[in-house]
Amino acid sequence: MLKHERQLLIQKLVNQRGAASVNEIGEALSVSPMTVRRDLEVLDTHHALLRVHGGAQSLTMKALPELSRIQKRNLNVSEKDEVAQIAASLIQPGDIVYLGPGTTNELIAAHLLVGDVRMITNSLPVFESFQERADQFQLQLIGGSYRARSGAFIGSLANDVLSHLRTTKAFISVNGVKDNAISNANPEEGQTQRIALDNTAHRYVVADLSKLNKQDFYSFYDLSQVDRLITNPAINRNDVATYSKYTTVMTTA
Amino acid sequence: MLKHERQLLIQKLVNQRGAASVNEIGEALSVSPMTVRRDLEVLDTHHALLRVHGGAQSLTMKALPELSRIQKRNLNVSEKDEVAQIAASLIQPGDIVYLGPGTTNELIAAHLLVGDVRMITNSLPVFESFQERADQFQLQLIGGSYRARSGAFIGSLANDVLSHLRTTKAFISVNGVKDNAISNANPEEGQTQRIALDNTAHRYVVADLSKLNKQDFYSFYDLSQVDRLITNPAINRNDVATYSKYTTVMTTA
DNA sequence: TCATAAATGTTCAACTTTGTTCACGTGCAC
DNA sequence: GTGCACGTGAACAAAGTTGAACATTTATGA
Repeated sequence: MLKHERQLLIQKLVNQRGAASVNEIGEALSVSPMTVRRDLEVLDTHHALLRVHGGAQSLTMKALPELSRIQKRNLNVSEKDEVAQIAASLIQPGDIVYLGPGTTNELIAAHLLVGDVRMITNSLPVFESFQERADQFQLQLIGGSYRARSGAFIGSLANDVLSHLRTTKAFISVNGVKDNAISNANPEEGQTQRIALDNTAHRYVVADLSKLNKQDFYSFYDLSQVDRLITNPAINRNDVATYSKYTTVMTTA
Repeated sequence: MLKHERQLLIQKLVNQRGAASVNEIGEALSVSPMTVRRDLEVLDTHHALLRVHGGAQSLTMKALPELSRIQKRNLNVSEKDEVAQIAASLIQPGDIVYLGPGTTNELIAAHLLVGDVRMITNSLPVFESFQERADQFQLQLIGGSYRARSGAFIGSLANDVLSHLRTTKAFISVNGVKDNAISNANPEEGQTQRIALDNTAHRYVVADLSKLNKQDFYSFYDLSQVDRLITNPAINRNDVATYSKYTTVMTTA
């Protein structure tokens, strides 16, 4: 058997079984463990598999996402994380969901338990947060010009595409909620957000408590048009009460 | 038996079996191993098969396992780099450039010296290769459904957007160039490539030498419609000469 | 923490494959 | 016939591949 041929067989074997030990491979192909080790080293440098102590592991099988999610949940549950968890609980099978840019939306992927959901976003970090679970969701990124500060794609290209898409739910993360208006720092990004809100059935504004009663540079939507304002429990509930006249306020409390 | 006749038989044998050793071939054709070696050397320089220690291996795509993007990136790095350098030299200030997915296109950023260029791509790796130089270029990513294997955004969303954009130059990286057709592995990705080619003023096909005379699953464009085929210098120029009747072939030689 | 076993990398010798060189034979032109 | 070009196979030195021995590192459990 040719060396290269043998290496292909090893790669195939490891991919089939997810992982294999050096001795297993050696027996299967009737070569010494030393030869297997040398082959594994070559295959590893070619990124055909992952060399681990005792054998090798397939790179195509992503075996660990569940663990990392549980780990994440047990780790410091921040305020943003609480808000993301509420948002995730609103998503149901069959939904077509738009997620805007923002760190809170990046956390939704970790909390989303249901499948059969179509996710649409114009945020590269949000997109990446879903990527390792690409097999469980239909995932679409809205392209356009890139704004590095927020990781969002904006501009006419993004707006054009968004204006042709109808979603069932849109989650918009904002910098400020004040006087019946929601706002953020960048006009172009705000325009894109507005288009997303205009083309969805259910509008959810996501904002941790620190954003309430703040106003940022560009106001882009009317709070009364929003279905729900999702925020976390107030130590002082006055802020939340202020906004409940415009919309339903959801908190973890 | 004529020498040429025998070499064709060897090529056929290797393609049928995926791989064959020098001794196997020698026995099958009743010639000495030395003769087989000399034949294999000729066939290898003509890219009819791949010479490996102990024998030879078929180059037909079905015989090889599907390679991941990372594996591909490590393949023929210097050759791809040469090709990328030629491509970069064709880009001028004022151009609106489309770069398709492909490891060769990922290398263009590093070689691009001029500014005032608008870059449009549907490939996340290509996009990332330009990101650190975002201040020097206008950079736009075409979104859509994501194909993890190639890092490309495809599907109707991507096609819609692309069909509305007019570029001055498009660089398309392909898996195969054969019989006046260019091809790659994925039909959806091929469709997106075709749209990009349909909407540009200057069409450049980028392919290192290993792609010539290969055919992959999905043919998506006519080579005669292409302005230039960019490849690297052949040790044996026969392959390149074959394609120069359809298009201008550029090499580093 | 330490002891123990398992796995690893290094080195070397045996073996295989390779390329170089040369000799031989065939076919063809003169 | 002679000379020449060419393809072929054999001999041999060089290079590559393999498996075993052994020292080192890593994992695991007491």
